[in-house]
Amino acid sequence: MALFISTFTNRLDRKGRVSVPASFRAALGDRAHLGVVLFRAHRHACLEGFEWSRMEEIGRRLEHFDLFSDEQDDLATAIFGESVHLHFDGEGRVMLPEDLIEYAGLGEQATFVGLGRKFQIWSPQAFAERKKAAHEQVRERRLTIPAGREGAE
Amino acid sequence: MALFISTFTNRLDRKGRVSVPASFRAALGDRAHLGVVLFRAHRHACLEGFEWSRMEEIGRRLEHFDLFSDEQDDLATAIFGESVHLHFDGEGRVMLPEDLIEYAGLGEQATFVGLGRKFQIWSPQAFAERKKAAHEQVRERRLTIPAGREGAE
DNA sequence: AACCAGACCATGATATCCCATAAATATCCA
DNA sequence: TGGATATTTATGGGATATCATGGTCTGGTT
Repeated sequence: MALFISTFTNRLDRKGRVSVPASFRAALGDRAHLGVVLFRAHRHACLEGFEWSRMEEIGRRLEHFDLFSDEQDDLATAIFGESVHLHFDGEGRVMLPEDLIEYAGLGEQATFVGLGRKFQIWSPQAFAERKKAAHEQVRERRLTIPAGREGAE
Repeated sequence: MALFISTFTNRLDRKGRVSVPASFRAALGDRAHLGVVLFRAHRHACLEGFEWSRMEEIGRRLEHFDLFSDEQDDLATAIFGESVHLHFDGEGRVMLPEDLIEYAGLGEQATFVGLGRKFQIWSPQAFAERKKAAHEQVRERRLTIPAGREGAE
């Protein structure tokens, strides 16, 4: 299973290129040549990315909404309509489209945050805030990892 | 199941490398090549770690949340975003990232404490304190280990 | 010509590999 | 039993590969 973990902040050069962390590329394994998919996160000013093959699964999950429902339409439009498929150059970089750079408010740097099966791209400052907020949520709402059958920990 | 027990203190060299106790590596068995996962402990100024396969398990459990749900996002940010995946070199060492060394206040030495399925890494001095406190808690509050539900696992 | 994306090459920093050593432990065998 | 020999561990250091980053060149489009 491809798991993106840790956070890395890399430089966004003036051509819009940024190195995807080597460990993220490694997580893709032999599917790295298929590239990744990026789109605007709905809830945050950041970008989200998946490995290409995960798009199919998203499609399947969307089926669980009523066909023609507003929700499905909205989500499909937001995800499929606005995603971009990016390939790595020889050095493991991708070129971020101008509008996505703007949406995430990226400047000279981009921080990649591994979230398991997906990852996010933030401006370092915005992510610092987000990190704090996430911790507070976890603490206040006492969020935990759902137990498996064997009652974890 | 990998069981980490006993405590060992090893040297942290100037490259940031430290030998993981041989018995810990042995506990990993044939999964040693997958490496371990480290992250900041929430409650103490130390690091915590477990074998890589537990991370995969967490990943699987997180899948049970709705995609793009706030809960999944918050948890993933707090857990995956802040962990690092470390591999052993030929001599059984790992390289601790600078920020983790700082968080745990490690100097020339690092003490590994086996806690069963997970282990911790402390500065020797900080652990001495912690040990005393833990003993007192156990004595004063007469803490015991709950009977297992058995069968599981 | 001006522009842009993509391929390619160059570089410094750093992580990783590989070998050497020393101490501790285990193993063997007379 | 004891004493010699091998293994395992922890540790250090130098060589090598990888990574992130910047730049250049080329071909296609406008």
